Amino acid sequence: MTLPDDTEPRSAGIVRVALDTPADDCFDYLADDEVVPGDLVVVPFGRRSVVGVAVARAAESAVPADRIKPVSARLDWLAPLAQEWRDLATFAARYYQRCLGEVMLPSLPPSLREPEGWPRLGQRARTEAYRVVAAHIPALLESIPVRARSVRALAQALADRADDGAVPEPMSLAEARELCTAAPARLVEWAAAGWIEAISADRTLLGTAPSQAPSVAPALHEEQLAAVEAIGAAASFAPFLLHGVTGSGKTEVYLHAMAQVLARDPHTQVLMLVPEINLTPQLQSRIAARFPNLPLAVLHSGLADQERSLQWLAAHRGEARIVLGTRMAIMASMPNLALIVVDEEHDTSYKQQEGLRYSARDLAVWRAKRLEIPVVLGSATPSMETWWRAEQGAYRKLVLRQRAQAEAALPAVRLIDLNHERQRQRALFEGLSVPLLEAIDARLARGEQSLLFLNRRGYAPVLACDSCGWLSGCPRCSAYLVLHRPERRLRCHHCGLEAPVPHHCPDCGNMDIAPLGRGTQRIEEALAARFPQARIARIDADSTRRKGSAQAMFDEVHAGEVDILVGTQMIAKGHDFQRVTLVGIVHPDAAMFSHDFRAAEHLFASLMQVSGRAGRAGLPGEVLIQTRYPDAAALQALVRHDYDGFAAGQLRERRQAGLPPFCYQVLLTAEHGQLERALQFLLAVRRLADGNALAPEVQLHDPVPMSMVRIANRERAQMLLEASSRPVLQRFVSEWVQTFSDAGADARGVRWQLEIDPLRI
DNA sequence: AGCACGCCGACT
DNA sequence: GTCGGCGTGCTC
Repeated sequence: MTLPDDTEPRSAGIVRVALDTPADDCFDYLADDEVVPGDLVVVPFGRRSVVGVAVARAAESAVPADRIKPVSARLDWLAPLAQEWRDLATFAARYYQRCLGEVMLPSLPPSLREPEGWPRLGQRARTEAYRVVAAHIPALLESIPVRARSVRALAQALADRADDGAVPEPMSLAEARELCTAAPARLVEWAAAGWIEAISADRTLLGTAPSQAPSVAPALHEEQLAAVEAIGAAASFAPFLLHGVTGSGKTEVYLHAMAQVLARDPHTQVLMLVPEINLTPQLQSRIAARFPNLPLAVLHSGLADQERSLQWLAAHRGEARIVLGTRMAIMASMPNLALIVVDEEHDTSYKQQEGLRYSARDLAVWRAKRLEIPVVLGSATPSMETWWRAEQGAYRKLVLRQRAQAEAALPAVRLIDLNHERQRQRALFEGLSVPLLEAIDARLARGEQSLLFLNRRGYAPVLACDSCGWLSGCPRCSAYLVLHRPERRLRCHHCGLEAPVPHHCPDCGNMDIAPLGRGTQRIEEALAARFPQARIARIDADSTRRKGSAQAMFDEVHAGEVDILVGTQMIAKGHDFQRVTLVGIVHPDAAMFSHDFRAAEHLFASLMQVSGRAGRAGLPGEVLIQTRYPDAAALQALVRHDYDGFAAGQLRERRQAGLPPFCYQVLLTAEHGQLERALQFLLAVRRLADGNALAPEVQLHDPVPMSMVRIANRERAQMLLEASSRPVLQRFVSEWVQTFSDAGADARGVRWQLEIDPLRI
């Protein structure tokens, strides 16, 4: 860190700095020529001292000279963030209607975005470097004629440095690499002097032949080969949709495509995005096993601050050749990025639902275009947006029709018509039908596993009074308090309110209050009663609250210590359960009543995904779906394993109704203690649009209360904007937001938020 | 967004 | 007489 001394800066000039504030894109400061675009700087801001990103140099400023303050410090041990990275952030800021710094700073690791974090991180980074280098020196020197004594001395010297934290002149790994190759004997000297600065050792160089055999890549089938070849042949921007059912070997295609790109030269980096944190450990070990010589960095919000910072640094310095992460990783700084993979591209967790509401998948495509590199979007059930682009030829479609293991056939999907069950006077047992119970019985008899999917946690979604009709409503939300029986609590899943379970009706005193409906806890209890000999596990957000417990539970299932697994969405993703031959879908019908036009798409995707858990390893799989709506398009398509037909139907409906992907949407939401005030605000800002030249091309719908109107005593309303052209909508919105954020509608006490390309309406 | 300043109620 | 409520305004 350089601190300006009392003398004049060498060559004072203006530097524009992006700060994490909605006030403005950039703030001007004085700085000498050392500060270049992409540098991280500490600047005085009001009474505070904050970290910012230098984005441009300028000769003069529109701000009066006496108000311009000098930059306090520059992070001198970090290479500036590349133009490409700044372009990505700039695009995201424009597109999502935010200030530049609001995009840039939150995407940096925590210890870099606060001035206090800098010294500690710098220290940690170096310490880490010495440890890693020390650990790798013996292997490195195996191939170089150096006396054993020196090797030991070198490792010792480095280990000592790691502890005393001395900070020598830095040397990049590339420089060190060159010097080592040129004069191996001098390596000892340099390394011992602490000149090799590496956060994670570049094992391609430092580690020679790894002692363990690299895991062997399985042979690819024809379709996989064709896909890998197509991706490998792409020399510029090339968006691919890799469409393949679960088990068709999409991951193998990713790994082979990555291998090709990584083999191109010793610097190329690849970025792989996955939807959820609990997918990363499995995939991480698979990647690490496949590329034992290539440093891998992992980025997700579950990492501790320092760890995350070190991983980020490894990516930023080009040392990590592979970066695996969740949506946040799309903003990772990667100087040699050459391929982006977005696994399960349809997954809604790529869309950030708070703060900057970006879509990591959409940014991935933009970034690939900017860098002129290929991007692979993979899914068994692509989003309608992606599918439509592939249909139009904007994305190249790569299809995997067959399952990777030839003997693993697609599971047989059957609907259990609950109307029919009722006609036959076969009662449900706690929401479980006779055919489903019999199917579980058969699995137990054969020593196979069953998996029951119910996307509703808790014991029952509401508690009801038999005599007066009282329901356990949340006092702060327009939602019911959910009964959590093992915990003996009522909980609101929206605001977090907790209450004890009442023994009698709070309205009429009646003792007969009963849980209505069923969640995973109740299904678990019912299964325990019906199958007393079975080992039952439940995996949902409640049962896995403690850190690491989810992994432990999944391990139990993998180890065959569980006969029946009940769970929510959590069990649908990523896990290859080898002995699961039955998937039961307890209650998909809630989605049938949704007003969201994407409900069918999401239902199909999630049922397809959970169905894919059945019969992965040679054993034939079966999927049973209980429903009162057996004619629903999503269910019928599922029975036929017919994504293409389902998608065609959806697109037809969307086109007729003028919905995405045939139009573009922006949602403005407003909240206030009183609904009326929120609605008034929306009406007022709608009137402000009248003067806008682009307004005729944009449809501004009526403000309406949101379907979940009240959360934590805040009432919410929304207004939908639609246009057939994305640039038109974009331009309109940015002008319009200007008019109502500074001219100001009556916004007192109203909190508003813009969502571009909203997922749920 | 922070973090100030600023002007009105219940406390030692 | 002060601590503190959050309304309004600024940050290069």
